Parts: sequence; structure tokens; C-alpha cells
Amino acid sequence: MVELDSQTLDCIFHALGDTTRRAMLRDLAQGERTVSELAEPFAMSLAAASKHIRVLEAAGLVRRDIRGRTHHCSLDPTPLATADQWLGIYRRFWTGRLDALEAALRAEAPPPPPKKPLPGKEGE
Amino acid sequence: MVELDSQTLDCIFHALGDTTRRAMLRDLAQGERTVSELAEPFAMSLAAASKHIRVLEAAGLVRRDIRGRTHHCSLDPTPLATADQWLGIYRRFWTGRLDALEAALRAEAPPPPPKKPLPGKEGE
DNA sequence: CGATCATTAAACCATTCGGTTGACAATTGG
DNA sequence: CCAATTGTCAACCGAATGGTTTAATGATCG
Repeated sequence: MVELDSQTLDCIFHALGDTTRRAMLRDLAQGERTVSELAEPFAMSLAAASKHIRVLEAAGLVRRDIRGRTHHCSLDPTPLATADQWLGIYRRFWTGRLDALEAALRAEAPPPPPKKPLPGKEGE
Repeated sequence: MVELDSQTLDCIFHALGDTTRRAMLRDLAQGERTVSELAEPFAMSLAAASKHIRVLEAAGLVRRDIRGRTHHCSLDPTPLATADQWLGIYRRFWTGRLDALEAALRAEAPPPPPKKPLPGKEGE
């Protein structure tokens, strides 16, 4: 399965911890992009964008295919799966609560009457 | 639903991008811990550990309850759910399921669709 | 060949990060 | 009251981060 090496996770989460880089990933989710295309939406130099791409590449999130003088980047989702796997360890902590939240949100609709009006509140 | 604010995601992923902080979260997953207890496994000063806890707190991952002179920390999984939600946008890229959206986005070279359901496994 | 385009390299700068140490505040217990 | 415990604060340090600008590299094209 996917390895949960701490160094790897450091790289992945660090790469994800920047708005510019996440926007680049969102762009790459639509398909292959050259370095210039990836850099275009941002108010920064091409060199700066190139560095961001290198960070994504170092995290394994981006694959680079050099064709002539243009570098074509594509999304490699494997590290995202690794991050997801790490998050999965903690999923039990929020699934239950989100279920409760969801129930609370649906309270706008016909409110489900609490079957157990015990005075004690749950969790938290 | 959970908000996907970029500043918030920056904070969350930055907090997760450090081995020490992830270890602290793993510890907190077992239950409440004081600052000293959280710091104890690490070969660093209490002040350094305290800073890590503050980063986790800033990301909303840790809740602090001051009782007397001891600060009791507990895990707040909400930001993990937010991170999971962000990852969810890309989940289709590694689950192997080709849904209509991906087909529409990647309008080039559709590979023959494998019919494997591939049940998602949670690691460890 | 020579100009141009796509991209990286290198040097630099300000800020942040992760860590230290020492002083400080507050609570607790003898 | 006094001393120990718990934890933060403040100043500092070296390294990394995110950005710039100015070359330099390499492919393409007239």
C-alpha cells in the first residue's frame, strides 16, 4: 500500500500548504499544463512560479515531461492518496460528529424528535 | 458545509506538514494531554513544543482547556475534515473511478474503462 | 546564423520557521 | 509565606521560504 513515511508526509503537506500551489494543482486537475500556463494566473515572476512547481514536483504531486523547449506538467495523485491515507487514521474522529452536524442541519426539515431525552449531553 | 477558505487551508496543511506536530496529533487522538505530556516524547525544549502546540491551535486542530496551572489539550478534528474535503476534490484521480466529470475534463484519450470497483481501504 | 521563446540558474532580500535560553507569571503544596 | 511546578514570553540564532532581478541554457524558426 502507500507508504506513510514521515519525511514524505512533511513534503506533501508542505507542498499543499500554499494557496498558489493548491491553485496550480486545481489547474492541473483539468489537464496537462506547461510551466508558462501554470504561471500565467499569478501575479508573480515566472521564476517564482517555477520554484512552486519544483516544490510540487519534489512532493511527487507533479510529473514533468520535457518536450522540446516546453515543460509539460501533469498531476500525479499518488501523494494525495498518501495524504488521504494519513487523514483516514483520524476519520473516525469527525465522521460521527459530522453525522451529528448533518442531522442538526436537517433540523430545518421535519425535526426528528429525540427519542432519549436524557439530560446528559454527548461527547465533547 | 465546511468552508474551504484558502487561508484556512494554508494554516491546516502547514500545521500538518511537520513530523512533530503530526506525532502530537497522534498522541492527542488517544485522549487529552497536558502541554508537558505532549512535549515529553520529543528531544526539544518545552518552549519549542509549546510553539508547536500553538501552531496546531492556530489551525484549529487543538483545543486548550486551562485548569489551574496546567493546560489540557484535546484534538479538534474539524480542520482534518476540512482537509479531507479539499482532498475529496481530487479523490477521483486515485480511486480509479472514471465518472462523467473526469471524462468531461479529460476529453482526450479515454482509456477502456476498467470495471473494478476497488473498495477504498483505510490504512493502518 | 541569429533572433526569439520557454525555462532554469544564480544571487540577493525580507520574512518565517524551528529551535535555543533565560526571565517571567500563575498556580499549587509544604 | 515560600518554593516548586507549569507554561508562556521575549530575544536571539541559523536555515528555509517565497519573492525579486538578471543572466544563462537550449530549442525553434525565419
